[in-house]
Amino acid sequence: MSTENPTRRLLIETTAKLLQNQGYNATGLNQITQLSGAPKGSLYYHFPDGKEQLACEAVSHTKKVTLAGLRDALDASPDAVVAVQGLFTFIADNYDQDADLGVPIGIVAHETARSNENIRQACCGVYHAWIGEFEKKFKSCGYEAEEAADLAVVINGMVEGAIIMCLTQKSSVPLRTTAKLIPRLFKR
Amino acid sequence: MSTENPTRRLLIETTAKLLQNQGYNATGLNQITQLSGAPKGSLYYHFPDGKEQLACEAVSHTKKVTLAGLRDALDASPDAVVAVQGLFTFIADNYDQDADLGVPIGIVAHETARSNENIRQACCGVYHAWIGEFEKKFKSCGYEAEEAADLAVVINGMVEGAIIMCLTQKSSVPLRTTAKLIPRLFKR
DNA sequence: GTCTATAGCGGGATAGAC
DNA sequence: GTCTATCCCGCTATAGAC
Repeated sequence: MSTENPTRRLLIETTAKLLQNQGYNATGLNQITQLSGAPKGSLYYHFPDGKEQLACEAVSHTKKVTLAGLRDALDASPDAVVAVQGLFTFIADNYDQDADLGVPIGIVAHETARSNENIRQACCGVYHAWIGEFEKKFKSCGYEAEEAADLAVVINGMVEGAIIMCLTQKSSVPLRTTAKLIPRLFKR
Repeated sequence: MSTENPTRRLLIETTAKLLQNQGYNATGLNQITQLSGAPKGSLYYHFPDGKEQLACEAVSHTKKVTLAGLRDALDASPDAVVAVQGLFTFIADNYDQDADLGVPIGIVAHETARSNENIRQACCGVYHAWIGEFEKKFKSCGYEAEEAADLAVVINGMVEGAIIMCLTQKSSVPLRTTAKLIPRLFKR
């Protein structure tokens, strides 16, 4: 559990990065071992269920990392609108700095939603956590429970939707346009 | 061009369906010929550049089909808010009727944005067309040019974002929640 | 226009030595 | 824990008959 074997950890982190950039189907076990520099023979020792298990743990790892980042972004302002706008511009700035930066789980979620139940559930857990984080923030800003929950789902979708447009158009503009209209959603 | 060879057309339509359900990497040429029932030897005759060309034409085909559907949905009401809400519930109802219904291009767009320039451009054309359709509608409803353009991008993202959450959660709720909050975006 | 056969490669996974 | 060798499969693409 928390006793982390370094090789095991390395494999998970490398897989997480590859999944974010290429998705599940395009990522091979050979590529993972080569890029990681991990002992090639150790993969099936650490992950007896092979690629699927590795992917599930990589998605869970991504969840941990991104959740911390999301929390920080939302804590940056006491105002919900400002905080959410800050998140969008943060992602947009990251994209402009390095267009090859990974999309946390969008590709994998899309690919596996219908074809791999275990990975689907792992991705579902990530969205659940993100949405929960938004919801908590909005409640703490004084929004009613139901409204906070609805806003959380919609905002999370706007992030994912803006990102897929940015990738396809090779531009951070959709993220910035979305940020611009965010205040409207919060008007009562 | 418009002289449509039936075999060629069959291959494109079958590929379009498979790309919508499985994405690019998970779809094999064997699967396409088998499912289509098309003459197996004819694939490289009609598509000398192979899988990539076939995928590009399939995405373009999907663009034509979906654009007509989007136009109909938006024409269903003279009010922009009602029309957009109707679109979301239309997609949600479709999902509830047949959860295996394809996502027009989300999976392919995600997969290929960074790895295949030709397919990326084809997907880009689809988003461009959809956004243009939204924009036209909003302008005709009296919104200023810039506002209509911004709304169009954001709404398009909300569709894509809601869909990926629905797939991952196996539920049409995110689409319906998004529909519920749509009126807020259009308040001035 | 369509068919069959096959080349050539890379994938995931397993066995067994060390 | 790690390594190597290997199996088997499916993939894209091509060649050449019909």
